[in-house]
Order: sequence, then C-alpha cells, then structure tokens
Amino acid sequence: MAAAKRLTQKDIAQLAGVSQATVSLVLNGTPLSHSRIPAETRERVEKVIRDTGYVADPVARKMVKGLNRILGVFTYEPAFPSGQADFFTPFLFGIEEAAQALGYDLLLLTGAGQQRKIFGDNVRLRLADGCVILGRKFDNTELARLVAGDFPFVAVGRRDDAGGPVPYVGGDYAPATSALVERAKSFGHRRIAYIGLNEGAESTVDRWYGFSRAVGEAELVTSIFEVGRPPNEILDILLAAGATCVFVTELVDAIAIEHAARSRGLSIPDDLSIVVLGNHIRAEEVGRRFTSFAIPREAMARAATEMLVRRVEHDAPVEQILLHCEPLEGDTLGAPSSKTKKTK
Amino acid sequence: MAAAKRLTQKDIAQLAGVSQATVSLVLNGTPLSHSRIPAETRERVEKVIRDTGYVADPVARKMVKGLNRILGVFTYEPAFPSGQADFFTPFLFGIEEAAQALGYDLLLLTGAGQQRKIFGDNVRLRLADGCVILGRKFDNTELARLVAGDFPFVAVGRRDDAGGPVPYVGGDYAPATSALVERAKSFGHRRIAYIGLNEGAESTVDRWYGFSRAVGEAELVTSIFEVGRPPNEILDILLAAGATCVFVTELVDAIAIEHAARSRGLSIPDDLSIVVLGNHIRAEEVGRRFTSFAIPREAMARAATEMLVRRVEHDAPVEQILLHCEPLEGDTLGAPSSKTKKTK
DNA sequence: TCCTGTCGCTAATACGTATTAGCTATTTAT
DNA sequence: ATAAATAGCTAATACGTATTAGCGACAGGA
Repeated sequence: MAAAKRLTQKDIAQLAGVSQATVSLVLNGTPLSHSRIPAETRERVEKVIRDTGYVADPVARKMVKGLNRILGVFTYEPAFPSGQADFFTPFLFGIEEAAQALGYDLLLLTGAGQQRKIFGDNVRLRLADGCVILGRKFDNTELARLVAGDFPFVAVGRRDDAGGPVPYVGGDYAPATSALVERAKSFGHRRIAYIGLNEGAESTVDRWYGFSRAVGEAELVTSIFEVGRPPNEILDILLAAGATCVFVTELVDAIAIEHAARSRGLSIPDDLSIVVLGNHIRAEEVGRRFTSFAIPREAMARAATEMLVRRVEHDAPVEQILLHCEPLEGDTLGAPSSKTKKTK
Repeated sequence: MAAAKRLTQKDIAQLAGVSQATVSLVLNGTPLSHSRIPAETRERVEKVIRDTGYVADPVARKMVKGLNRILGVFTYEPAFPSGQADFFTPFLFGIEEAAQALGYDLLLLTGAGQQRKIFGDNVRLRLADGCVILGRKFDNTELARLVAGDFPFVAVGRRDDAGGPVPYVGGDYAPATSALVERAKSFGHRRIAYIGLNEGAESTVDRWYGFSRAVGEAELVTSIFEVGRPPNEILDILLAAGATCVFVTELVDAIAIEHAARSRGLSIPDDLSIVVLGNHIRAEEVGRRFTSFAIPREAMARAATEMLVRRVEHDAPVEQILLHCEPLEGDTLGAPSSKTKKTK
C-alpha cells in the first residue's frame, strides 16, 4: 500500500549487474548497438525485466524523445455533459478508431471547469504530440496562435484562415446544399424559403453560400436569418410569401415547423416541402425522416486524425479536405401540389 | 512551420534578466517564497511570460512532481468500434463528468492493436496518475499484478479478490435480481425458469446468486445455463416445464423469446412473463419495455472516478462500493393467466 | 567597527530515460 | 612483442521543471 516506489532502469540495472545505459540499450537499442551486446547479457537483463514487470516511464521517455504517441482531443463547446453528447460522440468514435489503427492513445481535455481555453495556465494539451480540435465555433485568437505556433493540430470542420491556412477536415456543405436546391427545383419548386443564420460559423456560411448559389433570384421568396423563432410566426411568413419549399438549418426548427404545419391541416410535403441542411444524430427518433444530407462525422474525424499523425510524424504541410455529403432522400421533399401553387 | 523550438523557462529567464529558478518561483512559488520576490521583479517576469505566451511543459512538470492530473481509462473489450460503443459510452460520460469536476483530463488507452494488455511493451498507461478499468471480463493475472503494484486504479464493476481486495464500484445485481424474483412471486408465479450463464464474470455470478437465493427449490422449474440458444428450443423447454415466468440475463435472448412466443400465439405477459436482468442501452428501441432493473452506469463511473482520485491524492485505502439498481416496471411481468397455470 | 539578520536572488540537484563518447580488456595483425 | 582493432560495456549528459541550500549585499544593533 505504501507506494512501493516505482521501479526504474537503475533498479533493473542493479539486479542484472549492469549499468542503466545497458538496460536502456537492451530495451530499445538500434540494430547497431544491439550487435554490441552479447545475447547472454541481453537475456539476463530481459529476464529481470520480465520478473519485475518493469516498464519504462512514458513521461521520462517523452522528456527526451519529444514524442509520446498520444493525441490530444480538445473541444470548445463542453462536449460531454449529456446534452452535447450526441454531437460529440460520432467524432470521438472516428478519432478513436483512427488513433487505435495508428497506435496512438488519446488525451481527452476536459477543460477543467468552464474555461475552455487552449492557452491557459494549465495547458496540459502539450503533453500530447498533437491535437484534434472540435467545436462549431472556435476562438479566433487562439486559432491564430495555434496556426502561428509549432504545435501540430487539425480542426474538424472547415475554418477560415487565421493568420494563415488552418489544417482541417470538414464536410462539403455548400455543394451538398446546392444539390438539394437543384433537387427541389427539379420537383417543380419555384418559391423557396431559407431559415437559419447566414453568418457566423463557417459551417453556417457554407450552407447559405451553397443555397444562394443554387437558388435563382426570383425563386427565393423569403429568408429568416435567425433560429428558434416561434414556428407559427415562421409559418405565417412562409405562407404569406407563398413558399412551397423551405430550407432549414436547424433540426429543431424543422420539427417545430412540421408540427405547426400539421396542426393547421397542412400536409408535408404536399403543401410544404421541408429540407434540413445536415443530418442529426438520433434523427431517427424524431418520427419524421427529413430530407437532408449526411454529414460523415466518423469519416471526418478519422481523416482529421490521420492528417494530424502525418503532421506529427512527417511534419506534413497544411492540408484542407472537404468530404462529400451524401443526399438523404427522406420524405419531406416532394412535388408542390397544384393547390398550393394556385394558393399563392 | 519549421518547429520554432519551444520556449523554456531558460528563455524566459534570459529575457527577464533573471535565473530559471526565479521564473519557476514566480510561476508556482509558495506564499513563503513569493514573499521573497519583490513585486517589481515578479511583474517583469510575468510580463515576459504574457508577451511570449510561454507555458510550462507538462511533461517536465510531471517528471519532477510525479502527478499529472490525468486519469487513464483502460478497457478490456475493445470499446469503441461502434458495436461495443453503446456499452462503453455511458461509462465514459460518467468518468468524464467526474474528471472534469475534479480538474482531471482523461487518457484513453486505445490498446493499440488487438492486444488489450495493461502490461505490455507499450504501457503508456503510467503517464496517468491512476486508472479506471472497464470491461466485463478482466485478465486475472493482470488484475493481480495491479493489486500487488503501486499504481492506483479502480475497477468499474465488482471484482473478486485477486491476491488482495480489488477497489471497485459496481452495480448491486444480486439484491436487484432477488427483488424481481420476489415481485414475480407476489404476482403469483410459482413456476420460474432461468436462462443465462451462472458462472464466469462476477456480474453473471451475482445475478445467478441473487436469483437462486430468492427463488424456492420448488419454484425453479428449469435452467438453461447458456446464451444465444435458438429461441424455439428454449420455448419448447419452457413450455414443457410449465414455466409461467422466465428470467433472462441477455436482452437478445429476451427479444428472441418474446418474438418466438408471439408467433406461436402466446401473449406476454399473460401466458409467459419475461424478466431481463439489467437494462440495456438503446433498450427503448427494441419496441417492448422489458421488466428489468436499471444499471446506474453513469453513477458507477462517476463514483469510480471519485474513488480513484481519492486514492491518487490521499492514498485512500481500498473501497468496494455497490450501487443500488432500481427496478424497472416494464410490461413483460404480470400475473400468470389461469389458463397457463392449468396447461401445465 | 564588527556581528547578526534579512532581502533578493541563484547554483545545484533530482526526476527517469535515451544517447553519445569513450574506457578497459581482450583479440588480431604485424 | 607491440600496435591496432574490436568487443563489451559505462560515464556523462541532455531534456525542462521544481525545489532546497545558500551566497552576496545591505541594514540595523551593539
């Protein structure tokens, strides 16, 4: 119980009747140095190591080698406390999978308290060889410092330049959104609305960009650049504008609108098509399968982790990767009914 | 890009015109030593630190202090690869929550490859101050070594002695199982069956123990000490024995039996009651709410983490805690129909 | 004037490992 | 027999920090 002082190479050396240096050489000598230690000695040392169960202290190892085979995972929004869990989980799975395949362990930064700062007094992050950063909204000052600094990192999700290009793996939301717009148009929709922010986080901007690029001037009948507005208000605006199809960035808004519409006797998608920009975890539990696109969260996380390892091990140059987002058919996008059309 | 060599205290010292020791004292001096550094000097050093954005290398820190504020998480069964994810997730959430509250970060041991050994060549575990161990089935040799060693750890789930008492936080399955048996008996069940292993992992043994303690000799009509047997075979045996109620350890078995029973025109719970010993994640998705008991996974993980910190920080003695498992009403346990009773 | 004490700082060391330079004893070449 | 080479090891050092012992300068008291 009384913390029997950890074994060190010195102890092993003493037991085997050699020097500490010899123990270290036995443990991880190059072929060159190995050839200079006779099998007899090596076996004697190895036996002591086996018997005692000695393992090298990874801290001391990192001290001298500089590398740890540990990757940090930092999240801006507090990631775990149940609420956000569903957002974080698939990313974590992807990171873990890639890390395991590459022989790395993960250091989960809990952000000790509320701070959520990379550069604090307690920057334990640097214990890792590099770091994956998650979160919708980054602190741009910190991001700039990271870019300027020498600590390897990769962001999950596209990031604008911050005093230099940011290495990232993101979802290619713009074309995915455009594709859904095209699909709506091919169904015959000519009066389309947009509900969601159009500025702020990169992911938001990308969606709006993809949307506005694909939709014609005449077709965009109204936009509500906010989220969480009362659904009945939204619906009033949509109907007043004569929209037959609405693009929504937030699943909760979509659910609320769908509810409100049904309670007014409107049919989805006949009277109103709803498209959600990006799938959400547990989406299957909301009852309705919204037309949307798939965000390849695990694949993003895997790719980011692999990129990070490339940067750590080979000092690879900055890469920026956007992964394709597959459209999800769903059942909330259909041809506008003629009734609705005339109602306009 | 060219890894601009990390700042050290020596650099700071040079810039501030003091010695490395002074920098260290400014950073984390005791009140005693602080009083011996005039405000002027301290401010000068602090300014340089602010300007350069220097942060102490946590590795070197751990080297000398011995502690890291990092907790390891080791899982025997490979934890992440999606399949097992649901088992692992609630535990991880609990650990993370407690770790965050206590100001610790988490080191997730990926087990690099298939090995899943604590004592391997690559035991990076010891970088942490202590370790939480998860998994249904432990390697007993390793457990014994852990118990004998001086590295603080806590198991999630009860563990038999391994050359000494194992510190753990588990679920109190035996009384939870007994309570369900009592409940079945109070419904009038007198012909009860058991399906599941009765030896092996501690959690399995506890369930069987709790069951056999509460059920009378005469009431246990049949037992099948295996899992995953074809449901129709099981059902034949149950009906032949005239069982009115069956206790099942594995959810999959319960689901299969329920299916098979319904396709034979039997009604659950009228013709056959089914009790599952322990709730399962995503249980709500299987359609039927099985009568069972709740395993407080997050609470177990939290408690284990807190216990671990006690051991790390205060060298606290071994504790063994079993948390209460609340019964889950469900709808698969009811009074046996008189028809079934006579059928016997 | 000399002794004592305090202030403000620094030199030195430990932590556990990896690694290089180099030492001693033995063998080989001449 | 002597020089050169080689085998088999070890001493020494670096990594970056925390911490203790203690040094020099100056102040105050006798």
